[in-house]
Amino acid sequence: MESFRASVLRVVRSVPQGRVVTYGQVALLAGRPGAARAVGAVLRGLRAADGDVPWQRVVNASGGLSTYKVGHGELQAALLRAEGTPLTDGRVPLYERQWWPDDELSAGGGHGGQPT
DNA sequence: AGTTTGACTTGTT
DNA sequence: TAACAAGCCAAAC
Repeated sequence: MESFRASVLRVVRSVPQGRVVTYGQVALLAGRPGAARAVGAVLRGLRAADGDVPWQRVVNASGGLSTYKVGHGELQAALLRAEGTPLTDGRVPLYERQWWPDDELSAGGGHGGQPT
């Protein structure tokens, strides 16, 4: 069984550019529902050895950037904007930017289709 | 090996 | 609508 850390990194790496996911969502996809906080711990401990992990695509349930707490908020915001994910009032509109497996391409679809 | 901390979430006041 | 508190899981000390 792969470590939770590895699972989280894998999930985050699967998020396509221009889309975002929430911590709780990553935890869920990693097989540990409710471990949203732990996901943050993993991303916080990211190292160069972990390779290219698009951690900037991970936002909180409100679409806001929790990275401001560690002083990386501005960096994440810049990275997102550079990837085509504009921030509205300091946060990302999840209803049209949140990504889910199988939803690989509907970026501007605008109908929202989260699995219940 | 146990305790503490925290890039979260959700519900109540 | 905004602020406060409790719950939960993993990693770091």
